[in-house]
Parts: sequence; C-alpha cells; structure tokens
Amino acid sequence: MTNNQIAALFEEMADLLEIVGENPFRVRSFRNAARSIADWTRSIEEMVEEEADLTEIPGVGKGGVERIREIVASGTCETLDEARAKVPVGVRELLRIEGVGPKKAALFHKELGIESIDALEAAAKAGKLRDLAGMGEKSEEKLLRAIANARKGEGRFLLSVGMEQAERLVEALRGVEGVRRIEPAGSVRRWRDTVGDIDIIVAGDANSPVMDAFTGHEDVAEVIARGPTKSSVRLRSGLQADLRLVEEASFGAALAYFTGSKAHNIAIRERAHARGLKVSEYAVEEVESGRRAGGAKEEEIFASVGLPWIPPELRENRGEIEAAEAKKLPRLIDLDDIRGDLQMHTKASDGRNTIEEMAEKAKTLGYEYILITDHSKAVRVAKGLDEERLLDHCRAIDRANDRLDGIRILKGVEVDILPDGSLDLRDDALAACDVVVASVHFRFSMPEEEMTDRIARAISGHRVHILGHPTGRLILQREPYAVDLARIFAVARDSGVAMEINAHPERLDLRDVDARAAKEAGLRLAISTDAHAREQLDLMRFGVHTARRAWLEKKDVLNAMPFDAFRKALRK
DNA sequence: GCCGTTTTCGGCCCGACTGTTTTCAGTCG
Repeated sequence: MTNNQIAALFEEMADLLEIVGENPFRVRSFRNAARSIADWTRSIEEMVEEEADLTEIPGVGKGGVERIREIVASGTCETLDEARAKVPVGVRELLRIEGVGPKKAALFHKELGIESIDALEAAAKAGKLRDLAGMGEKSEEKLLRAIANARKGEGRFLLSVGMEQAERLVEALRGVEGVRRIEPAGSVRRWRDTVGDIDIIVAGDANSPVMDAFTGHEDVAEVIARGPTKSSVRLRSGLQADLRLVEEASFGAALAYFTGSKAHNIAIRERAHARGLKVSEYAVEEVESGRRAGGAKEEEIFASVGLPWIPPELRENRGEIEAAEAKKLPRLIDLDDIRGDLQMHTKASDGRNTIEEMAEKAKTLGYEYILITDHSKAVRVAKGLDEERLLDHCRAIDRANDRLDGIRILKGVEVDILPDGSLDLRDDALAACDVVVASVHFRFSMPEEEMTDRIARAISGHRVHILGHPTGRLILQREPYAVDLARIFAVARDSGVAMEINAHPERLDLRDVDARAAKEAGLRLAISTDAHAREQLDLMRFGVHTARRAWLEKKDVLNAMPFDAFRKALRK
C-alpha cells in the first residue's frame, strides 16, 4: 500500500464525513492528514511494519495512527466503512461538479435519491431541482453547464499549457489603462507540474477597464463570474482563469495569498495568528489595534511573521517555513546557472535537426557544452543506432566539433535498458561515448521488484553515467512504472550515476519530491531537455523550476558545472 | 481530530461572488 493510496482513503473519509454533516474541524483534520501523508517521503507501510512513530507525520495524531494501521493491515478502516455505509459512492462523485459541495450533494441525495452525475443531469433537465431549498432555475442551468464542463475538461492541464496561457493573458492586460502591476500567481507561479486554473493578480485603479479587457479577451469562452474586484472565466482551452484587482498597497498580500499553496498559506496564517496578527489577501494587520503591518510587498508578509522571503517553488508546506526560520533556505539553482544540456536527439535517430543545428541553437543559449544522445537500436520506431552507426555518429560529432567554435559537443547515446537489465549496445561501442545516458522505453508493466532489479543492474554493471527519465511517467497520460526509487538511489550512489530531471513538460521526471529525495540520498542531478528539435532546447526552464521545487542548488546539478569540473565529476 | 509563542482545553484562515434570498447559505479559492 503506497502513501498515495493511504492518503486517498483519508481524502475519501473527509468527503464522506462532510456530506454526512460531520463537524467541519474534524473533516479538516482528515484532509490535513491526507495531504501530509501524500507528501511524506518515507514508506508509511514500512513504518507501520517497523512500529515507527507515525505521529511524526504532521496532522496525524492518536486516531490517525490507528486508522493508518487498520488501512495498512486490511485496506480499509472502521470510520471509512461506516461512512461508506451512509453515503453511496455516486454521491461523492457529485463533488467533482463545480458549484456542488457537500451540502448540495447531500440535499440532492436526501430529497431526490440522486446517486450519480448522470442522475443529477437527468433531474436538472427534467426541472426537478429548481424546487429544492436554495435552488432555482438559474442554478439548474449553471449545474448543467458545469456537468458538461466536467465531462469535457477533466481537471488539470500540463504546466506548459497553463504557463503559455498565463503569459498570453498577462501580456494582453499589462498595457490596459490603470494597470500598475500584474503577475500570474497560483500553481503557475509555483511551477507545479500540472495546473488546475490560472490566477492573475493586478494592482491598479478601481475604475480600470482591466476587468472588461479580461472577460472580453479573445481566449475567453464563457464568463463564470464578474465582480468589481474578482472575475472568473472559462477559456477555450477548458482552463479556468481568475483575475483579482487590488490596490497597489495590497499587491504583495494578494500575490502571496493567491500564489499559495493553500497548505503553505494556512501555515503562515496560523503563525500570524500566534503573533496577534491577521493575514488576508489585502494586508497584515494587528488583531487588537487593527493597525496595518504591511501588504504592498510579499517580503512584508513574510517579515511580519519573522521570516525571510520564500521562493514560490518552495511554498508547499514541505518544511520551507521551518527552514526559513532556521535561516537554512537553499540557494536555489537558476536558469542562468545552466552551462549545458545533457540529452538531445538529432536526425541520426528521431530528432529533426542536425548535430550542427542543435549546437548552433545551444550557443545562442550561452551553453559551454552539449551532449548528443540519440536512441539505440531497440527503439526501432526512432531509427535507433546499432554499434556501427553509433561509431559513425561519434565520428560525425568529432567533425562537427572541429568545424564549430565556442561550444563543446560531447559524444553520447541514450541506450535502452533491456528487460533483463542488460544494455542495448556492446560495451566497446559505449566506450566511444563521453557520456552514456540509459533509459527504459518498453515493458513498463513489470512488477516493482523486477523493474527495480532491471534498472539497478543496468546502472551498476556498466558504463552508465546518467539514468534518463527514471520513472517513465507521461503527465496526465501514463503513470510512472512501479520502481523502488530508494533502492535505485542507493545503487546509483555506489556506482556514481546521476539521476535525470527530464525537462520536457510531459515528463518532468524525476518529479519534484523524488528529485529532492535523490539529493538527500547524496546524488547529483542532470537537468536535460530531451530535445527532438532545436527549439525544444528552450524547454530547459521547466526542468530548472522543477529542480527548484526539489530544493536543488547549483552544486547539486551536473550541468551547472563548468566543463572541467563536469568532466571530473563524470569519471567513475 | 489535532494541537500548543495566551499548552491539555478550546480553539481551529479569510473574504468574494452567486443565487436565492428579505439577511444569508453555499461554494470556491
């Protein structure tokens, strides 16, 4: 049983208890527990086996420990079973519909016996909902639109999609009259790997036409809500976007508030509360006197609770507040620190550009070196290289190096890890390469132990320098394969192998928390774009910000090193 | 149910918008 599976059951308990009308604070404690269980890096199942102290997990107390033990032993617990007996599963589904919370879900169930989204839709179409307390014709129509949206959109979007959309909107609104400052907030600003919506904060005049410009933007498909200080729209892409207009004196408070994360904000607010302060999206105030203690700048919000400014990527309540307090925040890596790119493909396999074209583009990015890593032969569809073609390719790279000044082109390969843990090319061919990246590209559905053995064998026994996209996930498309990363990290450490953070927005693999665990296990990380065309070398920023979310500093990253140090670090 | 910079009981983050309501509940972020 994984931590995520345990967390999902706590989340389910919270939903069900809320529908039943349980004490809201009790419900929240279940949600808090779910959240910190999902974030917990050690295996909770193992902790149970070892009888370790589970109350170390924030938000887990005596009751939580009991429930976790029950869940690990049996897959469920008494509280959950009782709640499930009271609320059919379909009623919980209703919460996914925008505008339907626990109260409405309970109302629909109690009054009309509705137990599914389909049934809710049918009732709305038949006009049966308008007579319920607090409902009317308008809410019926709204509900039908929300159901249609839920069917279409299904939640979250890739970071790159959200980032591009946010940048478009900000660009369009920046020049509107009365707009003084504008910044995207939310998960886009924290560079989370997926985004659920876009938040934009504007400081400006109350009578600025920015709301009209926003709700009237060409990307807007539907206006969900429109007020003087807050509007929400549904974009053509299916994404929701919210805009907040505040006075300049409140810009920092609003930015901090809407950047989140929610868990981080709650922790900051509790901290403020303990100091007799109240933090809102408008200002920090002393509770007693009502005196204002800041709000124009984010720094003022943090300073009011005795902390330095915390970079948005760290604001997940994963220890950043404690680290800030102890003056131990990391000096996070920046895009400017990157000196090379360690995974890219050329026409030799499935890339669109030549060695020279990739190198020329890399020069414009200011890189000192790049590593060319075409596929090996197991990847047939990509025209993967066999031993002979790899050696030819290496000679072509040598020639390109002779012709080009101002950048070093390193010979490499992305060699496939075969199901038995052997590599797809002979050692003598690999020896011609400066750097070897090894990756898994097929047979993803092995049992965890076999997959772990497979990868461990591949990186320990050969001349591998970097493990490419270590979990194989494709965000929103394919789950990571089952693999014991802690064991992989231990083997990699003994073998001097670095882990990749693949910067492609569909991969971001390792993900933030796993990359952080890799660093804590004593490993170096390589941030690579895996570019298949020269313009994809620009995707590096997504990898770097994922690295920032993993608390990585310059010294943790292989390709942030000057060339000589990089070469030295590779020697095994 | 959890927790402690007013500590073992009594709190628990805060405000905007909507749709239904003559003063507010519900939802959302």
